[in-house]
Amino acid sequence: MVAETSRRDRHREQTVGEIKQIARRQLTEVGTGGIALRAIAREMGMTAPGLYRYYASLDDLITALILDCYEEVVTAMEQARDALPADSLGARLHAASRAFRTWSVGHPVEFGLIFGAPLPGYARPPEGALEQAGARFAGVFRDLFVQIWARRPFPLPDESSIDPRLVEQLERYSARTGGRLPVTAVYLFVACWVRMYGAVAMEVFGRIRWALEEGGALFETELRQLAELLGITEEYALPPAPSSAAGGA
Amino acid sequence: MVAETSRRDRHREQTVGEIKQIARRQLTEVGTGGIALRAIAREMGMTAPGLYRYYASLDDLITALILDCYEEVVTAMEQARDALPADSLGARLHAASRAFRTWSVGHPVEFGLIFGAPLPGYARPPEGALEQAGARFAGVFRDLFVQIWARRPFPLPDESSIDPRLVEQLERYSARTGGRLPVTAVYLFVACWVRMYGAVAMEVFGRIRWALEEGGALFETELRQLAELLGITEEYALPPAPSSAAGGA
DNA sequence: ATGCTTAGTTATCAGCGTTCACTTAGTGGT
DNA sequence: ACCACTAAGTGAACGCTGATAACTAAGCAT
Repeated sequence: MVAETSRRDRHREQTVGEIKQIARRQLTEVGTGGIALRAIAREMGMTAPGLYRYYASLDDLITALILDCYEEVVTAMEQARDALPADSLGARLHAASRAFRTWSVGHPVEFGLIFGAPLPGYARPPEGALEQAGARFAGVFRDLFVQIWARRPFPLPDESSIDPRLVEQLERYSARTGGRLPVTAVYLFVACWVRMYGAVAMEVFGRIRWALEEGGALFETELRQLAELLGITEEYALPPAPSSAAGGA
Repeated sequence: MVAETSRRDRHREQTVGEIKQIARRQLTEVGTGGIALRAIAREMGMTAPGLYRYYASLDDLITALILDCYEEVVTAMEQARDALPADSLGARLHAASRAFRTWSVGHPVEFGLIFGAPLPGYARPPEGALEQAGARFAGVFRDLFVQIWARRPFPLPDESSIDPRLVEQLERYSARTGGRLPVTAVYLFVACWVRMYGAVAMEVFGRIRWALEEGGALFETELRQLAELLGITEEYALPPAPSSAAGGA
């Protein structure tokens, strides 16, 4: 066993990459329903049953694509975060948030895959791989949130203003994830995420066009409000480049 | 021309109703991708091409379903609103909001149809019928918002806290719809809707389950916060029935 | 060189939206 | 009452989809 990767293994990895690459391209071109085994195989110069050597079913391939998308958006957020000094926590949170929106707007179909309505015939795998990827995504925001709180606690809402049932659920969630924050801070975290999700999802799904031509300005305004809640407005600054010029491959 | 509806016309209307009814049932059972002309025809004891006498294409039928869903949710909201005294504006807004969430949670697939990611192969009709239905939906919230403002103006955010580009867009939107509110109030309206949309969409799409078991308590807490913004907290009251027992056919 | 594993093929099945040619049933005019 | 017209519905066909079974060819280790 000199090399773990034989000639055949390397060829296999390359084929898997080609499948996912073509699948991603067709996904963005045709939309969520455009992931078709036969179309992928055709473009690869293969026949459809051959793909079953690499994925047990279409759902398995979709799961792989979703995991890749998680990886992409998380990487984009982490890179944006790490491009700033480690002690500029507020700026880091802003950068990660903007990276989240930029990726989402640039990849609307993939965003729907991760954060939208469940796919028509798709059945989530029971292994928990998707949950793990989701937790990693949430972790980027949560870690920054916790660090900002640890550095300089911000004012928290009164617990009496939170529905008692929600307090219970939040306490369970908090206990599940280590629980170093007061429950009202956990509430604030969830509430902030809901607001950011709402702004981005509405824009990406095109559900805000009845009022606005574009979503970037709304997002920035929302981000500024969230910054106020967390006491990091002094680290708020307009994004380095106009939102439409960002993004990439 | 004694009767506008001949025997054949009545039969046709009945058939259209049966088509939509079966389509709705299959939609809720199988999901968004479950709208299949052949399956509908089979259940009706017909063949698929026969359905083309009633809808020019599958997309046309989907459009009809979406319009029906708009009608349903708007009716639910209006009924909840009108069940309360006309001068209890805050209570009316709360009732309409809760009706919106109740319908959405009870009809997750239909919610995705209206407010989620665009359907895979579906092409929106260019006539503007969907836009009109959407405008009617937004009108329920907007009218209540305007009335509440007219009765007792609530504190508005400073215009300097809003992105100038957003102010421009909001002013255009405001002018388009009559424009009797200051632009900062229009912003508040949009921001409130984004927050409510976020909370409901996350719950309906199951994207909050990593933290919470259920979404009703979060929604109530969010609703209470929005009530504070609009100065109608004294009209806030817990919903008449537990949120899980509501809903219906 | 032999034997096992993997990659990929063809053939086939059931289901999908859509079109075309055709039959049947209902409607209005004379 | 009859005739012409229209709408409703059928059956066959085309090309697309995911999936399975049986089979061939290539890679690899012993």
